[in-house]
Amino acid sequence: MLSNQKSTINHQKSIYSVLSKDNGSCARRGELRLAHGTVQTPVFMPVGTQATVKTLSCEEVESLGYEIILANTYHLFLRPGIDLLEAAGGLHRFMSWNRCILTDSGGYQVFSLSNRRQVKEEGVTFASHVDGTRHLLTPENVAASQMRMGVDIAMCLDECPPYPVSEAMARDMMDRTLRWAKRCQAEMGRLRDGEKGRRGEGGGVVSLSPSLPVSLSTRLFPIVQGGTYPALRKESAQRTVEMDFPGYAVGGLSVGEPREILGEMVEASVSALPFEKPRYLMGVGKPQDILEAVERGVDMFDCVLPTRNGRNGQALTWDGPRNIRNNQSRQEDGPLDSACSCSTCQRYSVQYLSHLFRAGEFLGLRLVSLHNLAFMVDFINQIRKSIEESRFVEFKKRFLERYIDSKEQRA
RNA sequence: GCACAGGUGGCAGAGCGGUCAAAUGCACCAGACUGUAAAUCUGGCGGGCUACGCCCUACCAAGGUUCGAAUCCUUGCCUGUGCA
Repeated sequence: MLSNQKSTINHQKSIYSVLSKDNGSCARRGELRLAHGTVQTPVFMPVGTQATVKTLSCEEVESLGYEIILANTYHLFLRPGIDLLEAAGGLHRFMSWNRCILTDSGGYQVFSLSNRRQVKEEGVTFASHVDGTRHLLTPENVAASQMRMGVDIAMCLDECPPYPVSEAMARDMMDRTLRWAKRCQAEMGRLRDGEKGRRGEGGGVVSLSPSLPVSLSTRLFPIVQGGTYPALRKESAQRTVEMDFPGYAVGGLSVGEPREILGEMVEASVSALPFEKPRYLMGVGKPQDILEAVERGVDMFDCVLPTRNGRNGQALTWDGPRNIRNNQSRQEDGPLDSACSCSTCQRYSVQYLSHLFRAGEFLGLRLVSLHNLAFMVDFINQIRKSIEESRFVEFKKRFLERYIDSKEQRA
C-alpha cells in the first residue's frame, strides 16, 4: 500500500543496538547495521574526503580492519561531480570500497572555506576552491547528492560556526541548521517515496539488504549545533530529536576552542539525545578527546589527524605523538612503537622513516599514515574491550597517564 | 703567460657608499595540525647580553679613500671563461 508512504521514513527498523554498557560512565559498546555491513562501535572512521583515504589503497584500509570511511559531498560535488558518480554505479563502486561510507554534507566547508562562501536561507554559495566557479549547495541538493552517490549515512547540510562565536550568532546558526535538517529530511523522504513508487515496491519497512537500490538504504543524520553554549546545545539536541532521525551527530566542535570546552559541550548535547540511537561526534579527533567523548556516550568519530599528521611526520604512539622529522629520530634503530603490530612497525625503523621524510620520498607518508590508522584501530579496540569488561574509566586513566605524561616528560 | 668575468652566511644566490648581521631559495633546528583548499603551515637559523633593546666579530686577505665600505681604489691569493 502506498497510502502512508511518508510514515515509512520515520519507522524504519532501528540501525543501532547497544550491546553492552560501562558501569562507571556513559560509555557504550554497540553495533550499527548499514547497507554495506555492520559497524562495531565505538568506531573511528578514517577521512577520505575526495574518495580516497589519502595515500592509501582501499585494500590497505580494509586490511587495517576499517568497516566505514568518510567522504565529502562538497568535494565530490565539484569533482568528479555527482552525475558521474551516479553513472559509475555510486561512490562505492567508483572507488572500489565495498564497506560502509558516510559522507559529510559540506557543512564543514561553511567553516573551513568561510572566505569563499556566502550563506543564505536557501543554501550556501561556494566559489569553488578548484576553479573559482560558483556553486549553490542547498539542503535539498545535498541530500539528493548523497542518495545518488548511494552512501550508507548522509549528513544534513549544517552551518558550522567558528570559534569564538557570539551567543546570538550561535543561535541563528543553530536555528538555520534545524530548518535545513527538516528540509534535508523532507527531500530525502520525497526522493525515497518517488523511487519506491517508480519501482512499484510500495510502502512498508525498507529492508537493509545490500542488494536493494542504494538510494533507498541511505540513512540521514542531522547535526546538533549551538556553539559553546550549553543551553543552546541542549535546545539544539532536543529540537533535532523531535524530528526523529536514525542517528544524531554533534558538530561545531574541534574548531579551535579550548580543549576543556569539548567535554562540556558533548555532555550538553548528548544528554538530550535518545539512548537507543547512535551518536556521532564530528571531527574528533585526538585520542584524549575521543576518550572524553566515549565516556559521555558518543559512538562514532572521524578525524583527519591520523592521516594528515601522518603525512606531516607525526606518529601516534602509546607514549604520545612523536615527530619523525626531528633530530632525535635520525638515528633511532627501532620501530615507531614497540607495542605496535602494524606492517610499518614490523618492518621499518624510525631512522629509515626519518630518512624517507627528509628525502621527500612518498613511501614515508604512506608508512606513517598506515601506522597511525593501525594505532587508531588498536586504540578503539581497547576502548571497546574495556567497555565490554566495564572498566572504561580505568582504561582511560591508564591510557592518559602514559600518552600525556610521557609526552610531557619528553618535552 | 695575456685578456675578460668573478670571489657574500652550510650551499646556491641578491645586494653594489649609509636605512645590511646582509633579500630569496635550499639545507638545518623546533613546533603546530581535530566533519582535509594541507606530502601543509608557523617560528628559528654569526656570537654575547642586565635581551620588544644593546654590544662584539663579519661579505677572500692586507692596505687605502671616506664622517661612513660587502659596496670605491691598490696589491696579493684563488676561481671560471677565452686566447696563446
